[in-house]
Amino acid sequence: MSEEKPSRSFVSAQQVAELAGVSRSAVSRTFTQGASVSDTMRRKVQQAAEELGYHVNHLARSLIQENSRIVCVIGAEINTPYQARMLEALVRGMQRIGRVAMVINSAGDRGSAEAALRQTLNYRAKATIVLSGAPPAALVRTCINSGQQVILINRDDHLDGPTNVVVDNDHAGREAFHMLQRAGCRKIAVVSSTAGTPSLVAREQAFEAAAREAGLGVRIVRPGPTSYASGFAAGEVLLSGSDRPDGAFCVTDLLACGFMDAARFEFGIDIPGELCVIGFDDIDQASWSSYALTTFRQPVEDMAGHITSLIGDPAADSAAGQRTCFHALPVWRRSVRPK
Amino acid sequence: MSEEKPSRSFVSAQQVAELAGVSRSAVSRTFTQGASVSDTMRRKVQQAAEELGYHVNHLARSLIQENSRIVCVIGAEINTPYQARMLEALVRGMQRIGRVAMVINSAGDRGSAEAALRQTLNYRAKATIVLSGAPPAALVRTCINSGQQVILINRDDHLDGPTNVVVDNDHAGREAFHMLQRAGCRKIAVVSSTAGTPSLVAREQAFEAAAREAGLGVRIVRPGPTSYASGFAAGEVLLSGSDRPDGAFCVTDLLACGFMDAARFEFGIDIPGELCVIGFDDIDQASWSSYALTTFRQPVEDMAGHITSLIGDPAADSAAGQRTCFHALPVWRRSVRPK
DNA sequence: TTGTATGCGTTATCAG
DNA sequence: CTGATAACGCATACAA
Repeated sequence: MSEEKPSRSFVSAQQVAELAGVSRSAVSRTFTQGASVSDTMRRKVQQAAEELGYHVNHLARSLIQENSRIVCVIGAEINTPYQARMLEALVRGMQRIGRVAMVINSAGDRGSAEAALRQTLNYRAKATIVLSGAPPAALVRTCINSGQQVILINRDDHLDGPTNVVVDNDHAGREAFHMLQRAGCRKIAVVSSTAGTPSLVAREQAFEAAAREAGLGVRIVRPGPTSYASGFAAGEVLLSGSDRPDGAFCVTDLLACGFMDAARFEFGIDIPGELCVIGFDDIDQASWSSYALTTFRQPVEDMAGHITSLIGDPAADSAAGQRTCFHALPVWRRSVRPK
Repeated sequence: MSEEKPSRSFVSAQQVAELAGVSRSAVSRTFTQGASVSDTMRRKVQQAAEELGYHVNHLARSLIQENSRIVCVIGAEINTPYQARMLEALVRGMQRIGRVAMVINSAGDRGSAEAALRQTLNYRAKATIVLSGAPPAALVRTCINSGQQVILINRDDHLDGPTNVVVDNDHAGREAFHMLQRAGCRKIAVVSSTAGTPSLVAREQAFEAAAREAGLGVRIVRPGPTSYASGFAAGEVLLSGSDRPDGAFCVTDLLACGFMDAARFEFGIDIPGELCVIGFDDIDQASWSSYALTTFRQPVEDMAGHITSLIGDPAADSAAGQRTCFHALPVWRRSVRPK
């Protein structure tokens, strides 16, 4: 163990150079990818650096290189199972390509998303990934004009400029209806939320359209935000009357879990005997035995991987404004009667 | 909407100054807290800045101010309910005091935690919060010597130097035993994991000690990492024999959920009729009706708030090496028979 | 291969 | 209150 002097401050390349008895540039070159230094020089520098506890200042480095290797991830409710999983995958991906993720919460008010986007500019982020929230179009444009790559996940507002990564909500929504129909459900409900997120709305509407085409009406409830509690509340509303639905599409697994619990524990309803339930996302809890929820899997790893390669690839400017759609595959479990 | 020229690069204070017809310093002062500028000047500058889409470069600012307003949060398995909740609370807290959180994954191997800590130094982070993982003591010291504030959550390895924020695992572990004992359980098991995290071990040992004092033996299983699947596996191991336990303490709610599901769906065991279960953390799922898990609540908001104030307070140097212990209160639900 | 000099975008200091 | 100038820590073009 080398004895580090408790300088109570960060060590600079200058100090390393002095200790090693070389020039500042030599130190710089030692830590710069692809610079030419002799082995003896490198060893001397590295030893001095180790001794002082020197670490390259990425902030100063970014100042020169104009792109900061920082990637901002903007999201509300990071603690939600789906978002947490996506965030985790993104953080890992960024790290894999030598970038680092800066997480910004945009929860709540409208101004919050704006402030988040400003932070992204303040830190000269190389890219901004929007997990949720509604960023003002004008500010998104500023980000792009500043040379940033802006990537929107499941926020298909049809803004041009940012790159969009979405899931095929339309297809899945329609498929969900047919799955319930084939299971013999006749009185069908949709459990949604007041969030009004584009992808949630798309699922709702696709499901409803398919039902209409089949000559069936659909009852839609939106008791609150996208949460377990809202799903539970939806169950209390939908299942208390005499004219109960026998099939439900919940636009999110979280809603589905709440809905199922209300059905079982408030009304003693058997799933899937008396009621079939379909969710969306395939969060961890969907596979837990208590739920065994039939749902649609968002290929989170694939999506994060795609985004990572988009950011890692230097020639990815061609992807600007591009839209990539991933397929959400149905995962059959036990909350829907077998056909 | 002002027409921004698509410069494809970030705007500098210099450009704003030229457009506004003032000096660079004037621009700087306009955006610096507590600098004195005339109203007319400020207005002129702000208008020019708006027009060009200027945003202060925090990287350059940090260069001169020596503390970067960046706080690194290091953790493995951010997508886990407990960690996700803590992360979310921390991110919100940092934002509240004008800091920004940089998330670094330290999953897996030993070198990973080291690399994470290096990142923290590279970005001249003002503070580092370790959510999980075992950072090498030498590197922690380098961080502290560099003027960083290092905060460890629930990693009570008794390292001196870093600030520790922990939960009273000993007390809770003992309490858990007495709760099971009072519920009339005689054959008691502990479900733990192979993670070997100090806080998990502390819970185990405290529980076991209390049992020993009461003259009872305890069966401990550690089927794998701290996850739902491990809890499920623990259930399969413990409940298959003829000599089943009638009470179990799971050192984590995630383990408890898996354990309960195995008990109910693999063996048809009634909880709490035939088997009482206690968890730890009070994650969201613990309150879901399917589980209604009696557990110990980690005061996540309070802990995050404490950490936030520690980082926000400029005179918090006195807290270096300090240890703050939070109390984990029991939350009674329905997985344990009422006394 | 090595050292010297310059500039990146800010803020702080000092004159005016 | 305002403008000029010197840092901050680093990478690089250029000269040796």
